[in-house]
Amino acid sequence: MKSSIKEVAHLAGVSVATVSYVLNGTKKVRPETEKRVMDAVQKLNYQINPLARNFRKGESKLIGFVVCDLSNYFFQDVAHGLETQLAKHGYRLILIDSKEEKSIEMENVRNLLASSVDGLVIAPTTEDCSYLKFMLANHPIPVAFVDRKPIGFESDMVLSTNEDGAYEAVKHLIAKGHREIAFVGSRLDSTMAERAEGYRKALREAGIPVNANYIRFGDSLSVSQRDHRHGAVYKHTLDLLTKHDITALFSGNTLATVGAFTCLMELNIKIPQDIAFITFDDSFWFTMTTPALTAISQYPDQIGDVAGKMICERLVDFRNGVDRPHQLQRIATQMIIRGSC
Amino acid sequence: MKSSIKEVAHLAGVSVATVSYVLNGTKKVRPETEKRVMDAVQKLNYQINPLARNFRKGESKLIGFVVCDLSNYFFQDVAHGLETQLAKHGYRLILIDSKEEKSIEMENVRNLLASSVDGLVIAPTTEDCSYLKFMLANHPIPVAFVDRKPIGFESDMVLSTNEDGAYEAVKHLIAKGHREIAFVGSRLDSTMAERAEGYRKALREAGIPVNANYIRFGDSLSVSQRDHRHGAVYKHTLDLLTKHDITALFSGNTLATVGAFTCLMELNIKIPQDIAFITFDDSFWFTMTTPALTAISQYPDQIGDVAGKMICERLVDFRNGVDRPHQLQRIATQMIIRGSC
DNA sequence: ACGCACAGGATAATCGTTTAACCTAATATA
DNA sequence: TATATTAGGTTAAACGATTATCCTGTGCGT
Repeated sequence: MKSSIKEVAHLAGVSVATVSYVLNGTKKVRPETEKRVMDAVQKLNYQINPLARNFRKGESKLIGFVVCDLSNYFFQDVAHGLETQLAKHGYRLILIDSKEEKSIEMENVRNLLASSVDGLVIAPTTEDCSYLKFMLANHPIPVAFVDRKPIGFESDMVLSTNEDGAYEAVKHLIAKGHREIAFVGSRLDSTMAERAEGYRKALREAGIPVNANYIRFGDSLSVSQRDHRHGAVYKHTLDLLTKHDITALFSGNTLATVGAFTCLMELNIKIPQDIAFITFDDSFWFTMTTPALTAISQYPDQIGDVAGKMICERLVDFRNGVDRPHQLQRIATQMIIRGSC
Repeated sequence: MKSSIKEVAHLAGVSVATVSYVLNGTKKVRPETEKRVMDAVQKLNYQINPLARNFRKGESKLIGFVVCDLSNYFFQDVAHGLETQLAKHGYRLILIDSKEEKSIEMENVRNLLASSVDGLVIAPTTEDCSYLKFMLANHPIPVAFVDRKPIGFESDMVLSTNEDGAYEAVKHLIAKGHREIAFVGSRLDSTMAERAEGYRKALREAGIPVNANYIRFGDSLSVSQRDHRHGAVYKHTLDLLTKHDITALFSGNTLATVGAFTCLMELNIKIPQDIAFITFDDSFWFTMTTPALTAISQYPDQIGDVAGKMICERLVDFRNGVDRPHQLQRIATQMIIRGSC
């Protein structure tokens, strides 16, 4: 049924080495011999045993993607872009969900290493990634981080232009005449800090004083979008709307938008008449709300794509023994103006 | 650095076989010997080489998931459920996107087989899956289909209760007094046919004549949700709304809902006052539209979960040489009543 | 005629595990 | 006491490819 290289060699009347050379094009072979080999391959319907080859070559052609929260569509799109890019280089993707738990993330990395993946892409649950130093100590492989900047482990990274994107959003609000602009984010991490910085920068440039009370973050509980409707951001939004005189609201990510928008709907507040609204991170569904939401669109597909490229480049560098400094790539965001401001 | 079983054996003063037996618990070993081995493992920080093991055992512990359209959140959720289930059994998931192209799907399966996956889960682009007969001929592995029923290849399947769900939806509309109910679906395949049948059954039971002109399907072009806003379903909806006296609209899936809802919004039609609306397949974002959409919720996570279980069960059956008949499992849908009807 | 280079191919070691088969001493069975 | 069984190991043959090394014959230059 499943034939080995030996049988091909026998049928072709050559040695297994020759068959291997023909199949891999790794040594010169007389055309006639090559034909005999290929005919034998045809006749036996032979296909190489990748298990054996991987074993021999010490590689698996597998890249692991450890996702902090796979139920978040953002990361599903990153995975999509990553998969596409890796496929071009003959690698395949293994997806694992960390469910926003550091312990699961560590377990996932451990498991992936135990499956001898050739590389790792990580969307970390929290910033502290020092554990990787130990895990990768005796078997270093390329690692790329996406979306969140790690601490305690040097590596390649792919992030959105968080500060610039937020800056653009707030500048847009200011241009529309708003001065009382609040910022809500789901959790204060490096990414959200960058976006908050963009928010502040825009205000400063416009000569508007930064009101610390207008900057709110939710808790760092592990929660899915579904649970977020009446979470911490909802309460912050409620407070901002009822106890402060804000005229515009900038939401730091989709999670926060879920809470904030739910609050706006429940209070029956008119957007953009009563409150202007803009959100960081886009979703297809933002076109289906009333009004459609203006958003700073990220390009998760592209983030995955670039991360894949980085890994593949590192892989060839590893093979050639060269060592480049780590790099950080930013993927540009884009403001999509819709009805909400 | 990376030590092999041989060095462990040497350090422990036993044979490699003994080390293997200890590590796998596959033969009785004196406690004292076991301790010596485990100590050596500790000291050398030994970890088994999975490439070698897989090669030797002829398995990869990998399951491939070939997804007709990975940009569709439904399948991303299926993948999520699948990954979780497989992890419990020590298997890992390889995800590949077919981008709704049969040729890519076939290429994907071929690639996956070339990576020697131990099993396959397929969400087929089209119903004809006879190609699998040939591809799996000389190396049969378990296969499970999700969401769509294949033709030309017998295997396990996991589907939603399409007919029952649609029946429940339409019955609900009828109970609200509607009689002029239209049905739009994105494409006529086995799944959509089942939903249409549920629609007809509900009408028949209520003694309402089935108007063939009220049943519409879009084209079978490969399109993403994003492109669907002004596609065939949009046009059908426009036609139904402007040239017919329907009072309720039942959408067969999310793709159709995108087109139908876009049309309703653009015509500024009030839901549910002017038109009652209900959709098959739920999305978190349906809570964020105005009004929130009543939906027949599917449980993609659970579909993935069950598919994973099926594959794992088949896998042990394969090992034991037993052959069970193929089975079809239905995952119950649930009606979530919101504001749209 | 002699030596050399090289093309084209064969031989065999190797990767790290698993596991069937075999061995030995001790214990149980009759 | 003789024999069977068992516990606890060891040995060595696989698994299927890759690849360094070696071998042989041919063509070429001088």
